[in-house]
Amino acid sequence: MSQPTFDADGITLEKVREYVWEIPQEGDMRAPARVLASEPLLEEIKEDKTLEQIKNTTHLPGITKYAICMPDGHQGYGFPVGGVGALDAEDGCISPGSVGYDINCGVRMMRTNLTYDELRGNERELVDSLFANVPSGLGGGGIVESGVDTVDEILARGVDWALEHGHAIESDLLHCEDEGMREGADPSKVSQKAKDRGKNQIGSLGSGNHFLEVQRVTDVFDDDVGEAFGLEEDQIVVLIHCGSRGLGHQTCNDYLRKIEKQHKGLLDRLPDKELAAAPAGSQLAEDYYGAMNAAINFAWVNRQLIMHRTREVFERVFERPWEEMEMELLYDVAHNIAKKEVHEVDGENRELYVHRKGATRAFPAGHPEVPKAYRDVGQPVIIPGSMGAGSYVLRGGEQSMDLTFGSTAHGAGRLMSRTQAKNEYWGGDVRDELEDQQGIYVKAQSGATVAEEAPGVYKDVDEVVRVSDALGIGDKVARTFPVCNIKG
DNA sequence: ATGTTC
Repeated sequence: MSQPTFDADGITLEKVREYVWEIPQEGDMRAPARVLASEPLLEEIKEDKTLEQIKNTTHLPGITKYAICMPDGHQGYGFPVGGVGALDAEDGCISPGSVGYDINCGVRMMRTNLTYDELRGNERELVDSLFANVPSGLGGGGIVESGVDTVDEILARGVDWALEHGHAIESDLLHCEDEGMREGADPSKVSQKAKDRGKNQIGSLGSGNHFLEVQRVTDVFDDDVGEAFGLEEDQIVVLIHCGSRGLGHQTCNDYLRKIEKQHKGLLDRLPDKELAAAPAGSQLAEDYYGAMNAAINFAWVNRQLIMHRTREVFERVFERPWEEMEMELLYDVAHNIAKKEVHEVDGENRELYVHRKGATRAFPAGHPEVPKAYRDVGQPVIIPGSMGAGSYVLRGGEQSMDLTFGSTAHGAGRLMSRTQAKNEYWGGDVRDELEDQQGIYVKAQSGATVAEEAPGVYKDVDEVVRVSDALGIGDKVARTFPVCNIKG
């Protein structure tokens, strides 16, 4: 008896087991592709170029085991958003196109000890004060504006720079991947132009889907892990979603241009030029890795400065020291990176460039890279939903190392393009509806951005998380619901 | 995502 299949306009997926679908290797594919999704999600995923794109990624040299599309997968630049590709770090490649333009776009969650009842009535003042004090939108400056010397230090030292300059406390570093400082960052590989773009954007949200949201915890599904994460029902938390701004964008652009010149042979063999890659071991691969790691540090500092500024805003609104409100970083996760990691493949340990594009590292309990505070339960995974839907906190699941190179989904995933969204929605109406019907206060620089980010343009985050939990790659810990949101 | 069109 043959396995059930799913036909998606020319691409046939074979069901491996519940929520695991495979596009078999054929032609020039170097490995199969896997899609981790329920059938309702697959019906949405097949509507754009996601499946074609995940198939294309299997042409990258050194692709190991299989390319993976997460349940929130959607069409991206070359590599699908919600994609994981592990490429051999010795004889494979690193792909700037696959990491994408927003290097270390990611989210962090900060706890407070405030309850929703204590916050009630202050929503308007809070959202206005956050909006006034956290730079957002295109242009608009940063919390720190300085010369490229400062940018160089940030690129090299990450959050350690923020600690020295009074924008962080020690425990912030301990609750960030790599303690907020990526090894192998090489500021000299980041162009002057990228640094110039970044120097006035240190501590700024940016635009698009980036936001700062005050939320309340509505559910804790796992009491033990919830306790380890310091989460309980009705508690107020803050979620910050942003990336490396113009600096990361320029860095991606710079290296795509270099690949066109220096590795055209490899580029021409790829089915999609947007997957542009540099061969492992080449000078350009090393240079990109140094530059990308530096941009990762920049994004961490960006989120750190915004978080620290948020503490100061809460101090003014609630008239007490932020320490008293126990405003501590839960964790910071990167959604767009490549990282050298050692994974067991067919009983052998191999060094791989794990590309996670719109995907989150989800290391399980016991993994040495999980911070000590969470080592017994697994790393926190933060999954933002849309403005109207709220978000999830998961923990890295036991199956993640076997199934997904220690990864899970990163969000709800878009259902329609930004252009389409602006045709369907009007920003002012979306904002009014969120406030009147759900009591969610939204303040944005641009109405167009609100339309582009209307709750209806996103997949059902509940379904995405249900699949992650069922597969055991990221387990449900808590759910949050928006109180107020600022964006670009 | 993005000095929103190299």
